[in-house]
Amino acid sequence: MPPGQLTERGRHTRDRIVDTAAALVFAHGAGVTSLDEVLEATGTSKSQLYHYFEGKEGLLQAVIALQAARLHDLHRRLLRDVHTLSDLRGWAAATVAEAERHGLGGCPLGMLAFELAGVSAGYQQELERGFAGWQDLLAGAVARLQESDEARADRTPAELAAAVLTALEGGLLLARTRRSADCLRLALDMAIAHVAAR
Amino acid sequence: MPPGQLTERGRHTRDRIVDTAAALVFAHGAGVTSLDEVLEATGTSKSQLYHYFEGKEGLLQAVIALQAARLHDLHRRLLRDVHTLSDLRGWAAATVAEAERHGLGGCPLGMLAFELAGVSAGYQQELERGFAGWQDLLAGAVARLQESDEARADRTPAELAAAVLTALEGGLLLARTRRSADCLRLALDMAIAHVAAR
DNA sequence: GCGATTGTGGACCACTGAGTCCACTCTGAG
DNA sequence: CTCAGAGTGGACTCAGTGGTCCACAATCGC
Repeated sequence: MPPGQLTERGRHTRDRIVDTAAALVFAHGAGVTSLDEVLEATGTSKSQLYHYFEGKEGLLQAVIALQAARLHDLHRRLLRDVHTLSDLRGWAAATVAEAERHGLGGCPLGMLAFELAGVSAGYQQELERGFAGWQDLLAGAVARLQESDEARADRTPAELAAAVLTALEGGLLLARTRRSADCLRLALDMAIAHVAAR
Repeated sequence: MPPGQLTERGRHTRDRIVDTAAALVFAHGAGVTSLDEVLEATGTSKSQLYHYFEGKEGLLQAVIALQAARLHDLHRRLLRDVHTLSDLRGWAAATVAEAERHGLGGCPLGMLAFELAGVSAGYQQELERGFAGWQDLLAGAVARLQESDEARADRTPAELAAAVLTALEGGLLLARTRRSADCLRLALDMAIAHVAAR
């Protein structure tokens, strides 16, 4: 089932299924997205889905992994050159812009977490990994800020990164509910001020 | 359908249904909680459910309203006597304790928001009202802190309250995913420091 | 007491859900 | 060319879904 011994063609089909499933789940939620919907949207059949995944749970795990990987890639790129507080503000602005580009639909990983964390151990593990990887990226940037004395030194990078992550997730939730990015901006401003050296 | 022209008995039954539905939805999610589950758990029948609510959507709206009301009552009580930053820290500790008491299951309103915001206008409206009421309570406390110069004055109470709310929601999400209240504590510490006068 | 209203039980329906199964096609290594 | 295995199509099962309906029980105002 893992995409190891798959043909080029097979991998392509598998990717298409996960990709479409991710979009549908993001739009409507994991619980109410049916396999039939995914199949219709991809133009594939049941047998293919069960060929590549272990049922709906397997597919949703793959969706979690995909969204986590996407966020990881995006923020690795956005955070790579963050060395100053001003850079960090740039990251925040880019993050807000990204959220707006997605119609303030919320955090793809956060939504899955709210819905699937605690449902099964497999989900839990995949979600934890996703958030941990994201937090590590943030912690890396914070550590660089600490080196140049732009970030406070009385907290570990991990702690500061966790605080930023919570602000981001909460901001995205409120932004989604209110259909306004203001909350998100407020939250990120708070987080950055919290990271800054006093 | 609204609980106006209901008998004592009828109101009791209606309350029991909403109450149980809220618990099930909190535990498993709104999408995957079936009406039959609710009926079995309450020992009622289909006709009763459709007598008191307009289908599943009506029931879920009532669930949102109930959870919002509960949070409102709880935090009205917790915030009533908050006049100093130290009081606010007490509120934060009580909030963390409450989350732990509920097994770090996340925010009852936040989960509903992640799952239902954007699904229908009815949900959206009910959720917005819920968060707005909650934020107002926080804003009230912040305003009192501002009067005694314990909170910064360069932000409106509403803005500061929104920031606290995002930290709380984000913290609860991460706490649920990681099954640890540490993130929540970090987030609330950040939020309170953000509110504090410098 | 009595009749209208409210509350209740549960059978029933059409439909959709996840998951199974088998026959078929494609493809690539030998 | 061939044939094993990967990839595909789609019919099928059957448990559950939201929702409808109607007969019956409890209750309240008069």
